[in-house]
Amino acid sequence: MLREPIVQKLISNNGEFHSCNENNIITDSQTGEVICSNCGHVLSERVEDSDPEWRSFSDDKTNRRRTGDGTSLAKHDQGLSTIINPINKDASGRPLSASMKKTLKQLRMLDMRSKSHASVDRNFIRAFGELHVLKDKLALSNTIMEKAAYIYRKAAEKKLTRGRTISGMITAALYAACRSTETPRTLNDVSQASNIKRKEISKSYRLIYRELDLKMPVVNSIQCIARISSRLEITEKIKRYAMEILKSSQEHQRSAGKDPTGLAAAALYLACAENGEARSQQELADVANVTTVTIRNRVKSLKLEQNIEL
DNA sequence: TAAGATAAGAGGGACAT
DNA sequence: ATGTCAGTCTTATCTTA
Repeated sequence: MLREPIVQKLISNNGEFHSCNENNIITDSQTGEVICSNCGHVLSERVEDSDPEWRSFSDDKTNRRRTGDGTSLAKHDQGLSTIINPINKDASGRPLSASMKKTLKQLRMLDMRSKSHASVDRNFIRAFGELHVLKDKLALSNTIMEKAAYIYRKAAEKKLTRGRTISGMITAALYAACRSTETPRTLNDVSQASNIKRKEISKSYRLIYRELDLKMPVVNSIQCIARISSRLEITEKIKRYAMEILKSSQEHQRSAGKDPTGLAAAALYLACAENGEARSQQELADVANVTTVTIRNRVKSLKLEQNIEL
């Protein structure tokens, strides 16, 4: 399939032009996201095109589709179902005998019933139905949805869904998919969208994470700086300064076990204050999704270990 | 109004039983 | 499997500059 050059596509994607040098734009081969390697700005998610081709390969111009729908893990049968041809003709076009017609009718009925009546399939149908709803509510890409469906299938395979609600598990799978692709959706986000308690999702998520041996990218507080500051228009100089603070903090092993977002927010708070562009704790707390108390606590310990006087 | 202090409560990891 | 413990983060309220 022919595609537009990727750079052109991503810049026009959300209508805004990104100021990063194009030389810095890289594609994360794992997540499919197109990001700026300099500042971490996510420019676009590459969306796999699974729609049918739109070119005609026959003389019949009214039917331009030569394929069915694309395959998808997020369909209970992966979009690859087959049905027995409903026309009662044999291969050479002659009508079938009455007895053969009757046999075929029975076969068709059995075939239809078996498709959605296997309990695993029924489970998938419900789960993926909810998945599509969630995908819309959370504005997620098809790539993520496919990943969530894959994780859910694996979980079902391992019988992890036993004794747990379908909604809870598919939500947890979706959250896991977000985590593994570094798509910023919090437990609170998915909890709100799915009307399932945060606690239940997080329990199921950890179960999935453990049992399936999922490799989650380690959230690095230094990466968080880019994400937070991009929403606050913080200068490059201050960003660098905040990164320095975090680096030395990591070297001293003081940052283990702390929420990386809170840590990054605190470092930025200090960096801003020291460079005469003070931001309020509330401002930082809002964009970083932590509380001012957390920022204060991190600031306090950062100050102690860095000997920063303000 | 922003920043700091304090307390109560939740959730999860480590460890022992 | 279950309980305890220390440490973290959140929510809420009050005080301070």
